[in-house]
Amino acid sequence: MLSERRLEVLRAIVQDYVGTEEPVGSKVLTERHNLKVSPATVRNDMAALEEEGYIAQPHTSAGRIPTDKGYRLFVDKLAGVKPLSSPERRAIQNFLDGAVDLDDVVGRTVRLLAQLTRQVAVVQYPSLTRSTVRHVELLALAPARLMLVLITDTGRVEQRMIDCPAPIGETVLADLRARLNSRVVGQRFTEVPSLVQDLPDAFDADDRGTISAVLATLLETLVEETEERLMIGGTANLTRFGHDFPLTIRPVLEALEEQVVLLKLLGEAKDPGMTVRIGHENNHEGLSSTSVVSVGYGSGDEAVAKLGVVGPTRMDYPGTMGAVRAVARYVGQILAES
Amino acid sequence: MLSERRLEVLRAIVQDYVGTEEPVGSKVLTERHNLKVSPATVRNDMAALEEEGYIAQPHTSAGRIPTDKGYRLFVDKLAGVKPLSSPERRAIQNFLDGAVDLDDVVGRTVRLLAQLTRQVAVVQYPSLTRSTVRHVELLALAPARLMLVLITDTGRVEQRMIDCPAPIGETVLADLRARLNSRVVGQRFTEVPSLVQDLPDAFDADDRGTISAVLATLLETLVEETEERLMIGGTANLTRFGHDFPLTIRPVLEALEEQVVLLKLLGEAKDPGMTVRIGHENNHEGLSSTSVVSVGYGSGDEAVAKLGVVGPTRMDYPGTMGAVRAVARYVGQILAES
DNA sequence: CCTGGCACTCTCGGCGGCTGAGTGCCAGCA
DNA sequence: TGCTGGCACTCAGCCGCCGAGAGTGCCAGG
Repeated sequence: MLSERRLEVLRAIVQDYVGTEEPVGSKVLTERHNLKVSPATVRNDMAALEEEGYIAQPHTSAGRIPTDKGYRLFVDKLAGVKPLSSPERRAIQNFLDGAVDLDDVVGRTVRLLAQLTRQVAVVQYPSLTRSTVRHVELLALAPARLMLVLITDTGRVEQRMIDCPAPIGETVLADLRARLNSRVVGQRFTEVPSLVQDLPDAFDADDRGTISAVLATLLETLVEETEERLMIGGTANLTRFGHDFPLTIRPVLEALEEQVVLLKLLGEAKDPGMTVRIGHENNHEGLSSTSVVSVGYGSGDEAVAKLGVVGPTRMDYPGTMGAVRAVARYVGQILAES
Repeated sequence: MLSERRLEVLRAIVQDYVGTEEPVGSKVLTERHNLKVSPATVRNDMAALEEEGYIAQPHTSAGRIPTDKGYRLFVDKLAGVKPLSSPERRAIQNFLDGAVDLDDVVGRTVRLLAQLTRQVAVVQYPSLTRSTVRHVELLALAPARLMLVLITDTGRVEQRMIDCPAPIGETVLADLRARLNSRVVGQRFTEVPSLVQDLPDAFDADDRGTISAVLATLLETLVEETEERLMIGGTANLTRFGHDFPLTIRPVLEALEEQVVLLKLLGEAKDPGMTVRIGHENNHEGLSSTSVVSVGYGSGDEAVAKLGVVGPTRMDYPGTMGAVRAVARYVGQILAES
């Protein structure tokens, strides 16, 4: 177990390094953080911290920088979540108000988060998995061609073309539309399959092929489109990443373009509250020098999706966590209102 | 007017520089491009080209690199469009087939283009301005709450909530839906306002408030959502940009995040065919060291949107132009089919 | 257990010299 | 008139060297 003072030294190192981006030595440490002990003492503590793997030296004659493990300890034990200032809060609200549709909400959120944290922002679209059906619409575009429109309670709209095996009459279509809606509206996606299973039975044999096609498309949409989408912004902030550029930034940009990677990343953060994954904890080559701060957000009590920030492991954790949490709350409110 | 050989020298310089990324001198030029003259002669030609502003030297004792003006001449007079190989064509087709909806088409196109050109790809969503209405749907979500769904012939779907001043009956709604569709389906967006203007007159005074609200929302959607959206991909390719990193890449990333800038860029390319804007021709600070190759694409004979590539001025123009053109064609086909 | 002192290490920046690529110019030749 | 070979010149990049400074580890003393 580390003594109180050693933890204090670690905190000082993290804070200093995050601020200056330079390895921090024992002397400046005592000066800048008015520790009540001498540099020599701090050196001993640093040696101990290095022994335990919390900090490391880039070269023999340089100061120390925190390791992933050091940041971990810092985040878990030493750092709080820094609340935003009230001007910042107002700015958030102003910025998010006035969004016209879901795309707009997500778009604004991404820009906002990127600007607040000066890092890369990632916002997942509200997930369909936990959503309920608000409405299903069937439109006849041609005698044997339908369009299925699915509207969710989160305001998302999905549409699909359906080529029918046989033409379908207007009245039959109206009937189908009515029956379909009476069964699935307000239901969760996961419930839908069992609810519509026996629908074809109520129709003439002639139309059953078409009905089945419609149902198949509906179910497919529910399943397929449950695969999440997300929006990314603030990649220009990567340029403030560090010194040895191409090597640092490249894999990160590549990872960011692989939505699968990001979704996995967000998905793995099981904690519905805030999750911080530091460096190698991301289990991804390209993201081994980045940290991801993410949190669930939702319109009600339940989280429907995640949002977060990707930045260098050397980031201002308290500030970033504060911004992420605040934005998630406001977005939740906006979604609840609409 | 430049002599034939001098143009040939310029072409050789451009090709070499694009390949090697290094200033090219007279000696290697004669060797690699088996010009039938001596280095000394080439030196004279180079001096002339520099005099005219087509090439420049980074330092006194270095080779020459093309200027924006040099690239311009190269693109206009010296370079053709390099057609893709047939494996590449097949790859395009395979990659684009199987897209399920518009988002998917655009997403695949962006990835494809980025991969093909190894540069940043930009794809504009099919514009609504030239589109026609395929269907308008009105859904009663609550007694005094409607959802308007607009479906375009390009497969795009827009939805809007409408809060009604007064509840509206089911039959009135059906009537409105029918009248609305009979008037606007198949019409261009620009025609719609005049076509629906007198619609409220056909209804009871009680319902006119609601009807007006619906129409207002419809027109608003047509206008507002005419503002274009676009998708970007392949930003990781920026890391192969050049040497002096942060300064080069940063403004480009920033410009790419400003959709307004990009839309303006694509919009300014009036030529429905291929447009190449080189360096400062972009009239944008951050993009002064990039070139933009763009082309319109569309489902029929008419271009409904643009797509293109953003890369360093030092890019393989013939190859890039070939890829951009080919992708645009295939996307057009895909859109026409759906 | 803390502290001051001391010797040691290693990075970084500046300086000088060398090398090589590339140039411009000139005189000669077709 | 236009091409060519020759030649002197320039300058960026590289290497090696050195000194300064920052930071460390260790030790002996309070």
